[in-house]
Amino acid sequence: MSYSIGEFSQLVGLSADTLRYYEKENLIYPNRDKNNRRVYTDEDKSWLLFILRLKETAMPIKQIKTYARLRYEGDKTSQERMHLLLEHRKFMLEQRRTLDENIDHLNRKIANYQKQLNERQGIQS
Amino acid sequence: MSYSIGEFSQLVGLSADTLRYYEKENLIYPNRDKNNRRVYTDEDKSWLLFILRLKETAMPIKQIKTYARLRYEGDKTSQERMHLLLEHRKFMLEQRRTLDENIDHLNRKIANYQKQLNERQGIQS
DNA sequence: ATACTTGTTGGAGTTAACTCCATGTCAAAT
DNA sequence: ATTTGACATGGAGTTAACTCCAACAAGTAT
Repeated sequence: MSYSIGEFSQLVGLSADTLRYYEKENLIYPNRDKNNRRVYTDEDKSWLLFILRLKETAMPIKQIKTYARLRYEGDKTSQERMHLLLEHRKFMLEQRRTLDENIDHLNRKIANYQKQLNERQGIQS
Repeated sequence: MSYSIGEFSQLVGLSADTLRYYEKENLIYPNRDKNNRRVYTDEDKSWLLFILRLKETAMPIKQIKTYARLRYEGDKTSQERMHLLLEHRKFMLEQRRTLDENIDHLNRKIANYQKQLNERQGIQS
């Protein structure tokens, strides 16, 4: 399957402008037809979805760019890419640790609020 | 204990400019001394550390501002604040779900790379 | 043939969250 | 008495990640 920028935009949930922006930033460059229009493939799709995963875990575009460059350079860079992924996994695990800690803290904070509200309730009744 | 902006800056790991910026955004307003200089207290400290937790979990300053406003309005708003915290907990749990999913996906991706590299190794030897 | 739709580019504008800077004030050190 | 140092304010500048727009191109619908 192949998609125009409009279709692709729908498919992945990004605006056409954003797609063109990503292209300018060298994250993804689709082929063009005889009319110079962008033609996205299913491969572009899975690649973009991966990019979105990276974004979802707060990887800045600059860093994604590095990965993209390696990818477009082909097979010979797979070791490097793997290294990058391992690094990113570390980062994500760290992120999860922080998140868990914050959830914990929030839970305690909420429990406190609850206690206080109950006490006040007690006084009023 | 009370701190000048410089000391406080060290204490919480934000630049003085950032602290003044947060003040402009109404996240935190310390008292002033007779000389109009900011005087931060330990209460300001724990409040700011809480702000940083919220930031760490990607709460935008605008939303933190809402919470700050309620806080500075005093006890009568604690119900509202609690509601806000509950909402934020939902958001954080959602964040964790996404993160776990992405870690999973990344693990599979890494496993794939590993397999491919092994296969190539196999061919070469 | 003309209008409409969807695309193209280059470049300007926007928002969030800082960050930097010029100019000025005051207390402390020399 | 002057220099130094930390701080004050107002406002400009920066970076990331879009978002919008004007002007043009080409295929499609009426």
